[in-house]
Amino acid sequence: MKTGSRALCTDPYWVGRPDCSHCAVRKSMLFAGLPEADLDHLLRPVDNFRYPPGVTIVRAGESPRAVYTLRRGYLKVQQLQADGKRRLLRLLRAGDAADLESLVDRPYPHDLVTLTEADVCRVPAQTLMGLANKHPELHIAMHERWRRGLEQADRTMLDLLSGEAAQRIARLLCFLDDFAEDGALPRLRRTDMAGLLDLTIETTSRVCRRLIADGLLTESGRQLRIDRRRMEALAAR
Amino acid sequence: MKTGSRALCTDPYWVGRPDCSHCAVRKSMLFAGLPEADLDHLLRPVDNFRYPPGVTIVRAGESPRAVYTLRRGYLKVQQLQADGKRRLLRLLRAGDAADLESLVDRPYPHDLVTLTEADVCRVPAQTLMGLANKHPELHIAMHERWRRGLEQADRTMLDLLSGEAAQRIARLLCFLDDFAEDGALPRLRRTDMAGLLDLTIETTSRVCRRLIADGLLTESGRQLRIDRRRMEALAAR
DNA sequence: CGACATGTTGAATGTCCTCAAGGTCCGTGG
DNA sequence: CCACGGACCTTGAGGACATTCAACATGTCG
Repeated sequence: MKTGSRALCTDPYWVGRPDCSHCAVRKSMLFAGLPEADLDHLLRPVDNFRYPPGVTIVRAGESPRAVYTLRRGYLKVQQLQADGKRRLLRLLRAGDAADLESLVDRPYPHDLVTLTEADVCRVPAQTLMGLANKHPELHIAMHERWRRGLEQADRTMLDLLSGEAAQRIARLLCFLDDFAEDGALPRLRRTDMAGLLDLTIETTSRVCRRLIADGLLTESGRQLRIDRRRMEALAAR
Repeated sequence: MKTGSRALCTDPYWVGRPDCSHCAVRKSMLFAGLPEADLDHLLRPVDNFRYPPGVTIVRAGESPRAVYTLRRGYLKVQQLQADGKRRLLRLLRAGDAADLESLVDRPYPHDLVTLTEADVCRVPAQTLMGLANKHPELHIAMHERWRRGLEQADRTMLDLLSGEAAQRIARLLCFLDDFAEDGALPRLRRTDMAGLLDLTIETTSRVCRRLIADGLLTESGRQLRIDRRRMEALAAR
């Protein structure tokens, strides 16, 4: 095993060097479309980690000089506000990338925290840029990741940060329902809902309780279920 | 003069093909750092426009398949909400780029409207990508434009869309003060302030009036001036 | 000067926040 | 097995704040 970029192998979450050419979700990942021949050799500096829920992967201000891509699970992108409140800026799911700021030599501006168990690959920015200059389609893939981030930021501003509390929560629940293509929508805590919607925990709790009472929402164990039709009607108002 | 991409020359705002190698603000533009030899030949399909305030350059959903770069003035990125309200997502200033979505073949998701008089270049996505594949530094420049957009979206969520009305307005005014490096900070209308901060026009008016009464803000003609120190103190709370 | 967009002001209403007190769930250790 | 602690959630009462609706003022441009 190499040292250098492998210094992290004391990291308890470190899994090893991923086998990118057999990655189960490669089609949705950054390296989709690249010829396999290049992958094995050039992606040697890539590391793979598996984290339990609630682990901070990167802290705001750190410069890991690497892009993280998410193979499985959900991540929270969060930041402390000046007044000390923890705000959630967006959620990442399988196929998304984080810390694209490394590509332009900027420290990561947010905290990156696992929401569920998560399987993450760490690609040094230098590796990525080197590979991209040989394979321009990789640049396109990176532009697409930027676009997704911005799209979600814009949707958050328009849908989740305006309107009344009940509407915001309804929109968030519909969003989570879409967001989890495979049906396993992440069960957010009240704190995280509140942090994403800029509401207090108390208001969030009150509204959720009312949704449950009215049969729009079911919380069983760590599963969420919604009455999609009625929830959308509430979200739309 | 060519036809094809020059079909727009009936556009009253069309100025002509820009002379990129002598662009006064080239250092801050996308093509900073490219060898001049390439520019003249390859940037032939680029068009230059000059718009008065209040002109819609691109409508949400259109696919101009081009990236717009702003040489002078300010642009509003706005969108109609489901409830019919006009919301402002961000402001662009000289050096920024819009419609980067064209790079990944997506229609532009927002309206793009001039706030002040503006000088805009229109670069077909194909031209840009072709050039970028020869000159990887151009990809970096595009990554940087994406980053700026996302950074501003994040700051908007944290600073402009939370807290009390007076704080939001104070933060916006400080932001505008930074934003306009050359001192010519764009004089937003009440409607635009309200649309950016998700407040009503009435609330915005009331708060601004109070700021003026307290001497934190001066509105003279189309100039704004703020008492930076006291405004920051208000913004921080 | 007149017309129309933009900005201002007031009073009443509703929503969300604050503060405070309890409740539930779950893992740990006696 | 049960008691305990801690994290998370729930509920209530009171008050602060932005919104709504309506009327009026100001400014700007022909």
